[in-house]
Amino acid sequence: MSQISPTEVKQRMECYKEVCHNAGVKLTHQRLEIYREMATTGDHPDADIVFKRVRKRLPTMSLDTVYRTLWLLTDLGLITTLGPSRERTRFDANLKHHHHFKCVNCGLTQDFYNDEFDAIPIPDSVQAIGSVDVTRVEIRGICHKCGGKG
Amino acid sequence: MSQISPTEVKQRMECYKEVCHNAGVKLTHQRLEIYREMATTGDHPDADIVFKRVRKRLPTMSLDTVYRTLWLLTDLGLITTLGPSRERTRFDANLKHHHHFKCVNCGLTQDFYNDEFDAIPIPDSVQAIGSVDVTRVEIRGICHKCGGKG
DNA sequence: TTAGGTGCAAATTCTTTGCACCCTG
DNA sequence: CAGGGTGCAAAGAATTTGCACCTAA
Repeated sequence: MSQISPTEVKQRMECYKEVCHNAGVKLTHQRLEIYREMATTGDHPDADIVFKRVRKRLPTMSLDTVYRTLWLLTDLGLITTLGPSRERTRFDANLKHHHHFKCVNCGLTQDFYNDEFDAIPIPDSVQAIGSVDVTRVEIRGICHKCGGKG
Repeated sequence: MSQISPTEVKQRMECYKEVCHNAGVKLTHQRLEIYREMATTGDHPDADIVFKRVRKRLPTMSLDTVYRTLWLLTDLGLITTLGPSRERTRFDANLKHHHHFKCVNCGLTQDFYNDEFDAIPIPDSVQAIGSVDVTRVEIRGICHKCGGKG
């Protein structure tokens, strides 16, 4: 579990408090500890893992508060989700090396091909983590259908 | 919903039959229709959507068969999942522009930074789909911890 | 003070499983 | 014909929600 530097954590906590204040959201003990947990560790836990970790410090914490808070933080833009958020598993029959454009508004995920992307050189920092299998680029944006309206 | 060309579909169906045969997996009517649905449309449906579509042609189809078949096809390498497969939603408190290395074996997802990735030029084919917000690179591979063993 | 937040438990939603019958190879 | 595959229904997980009490602002 990669730890975030104390300086960075402090910065994140400040940012968190400011965003909550601006949004008119109360700074409860529970929320503080949940966000602190997220800000302190660099891994990408699911709700249950956050719950178990925070509970050590706050034994009265309940799982549903963790869920509610995690989605609140997401809505506030303080954290993001890995992969599809609030969606079920989706399947893809395209076995060719391809990349995805994902509309953050409607969820449309469209394949596209690009030789340059396929040929992106792998940086040394990644070699340090493990051996590379596939490189996939995900572009997030707004599709024309959604962009036209709002 | 982007349609796949008939030639490509035919190719995929052939590939499907061959893989099933080699794996000693039976070619049932249900599996054929589920795979055909996946091979024909270029969108990335979830299990329930596949179920509803296939049911129009095969009214006796049941949702649990769709699930079983989708995972079977995934295990056979005929389809893949978008984002985390068989995992819950994970959260990320890192708001800096970063990329992910994901170990396909243990699920470890580690952040890394790379200026070159951040600066990748967006191809025209993507401009045609929509406006770009963020570009994120996901590298899939085996982390050193898993690589050493098996 | 008071509106929003929490904990509990129950409800939902999504996915998996046990079992008897069916069909492919 | 045999063993895997399917449909049904029921179980299991994961996540959300209703409600009464609590607490930050």
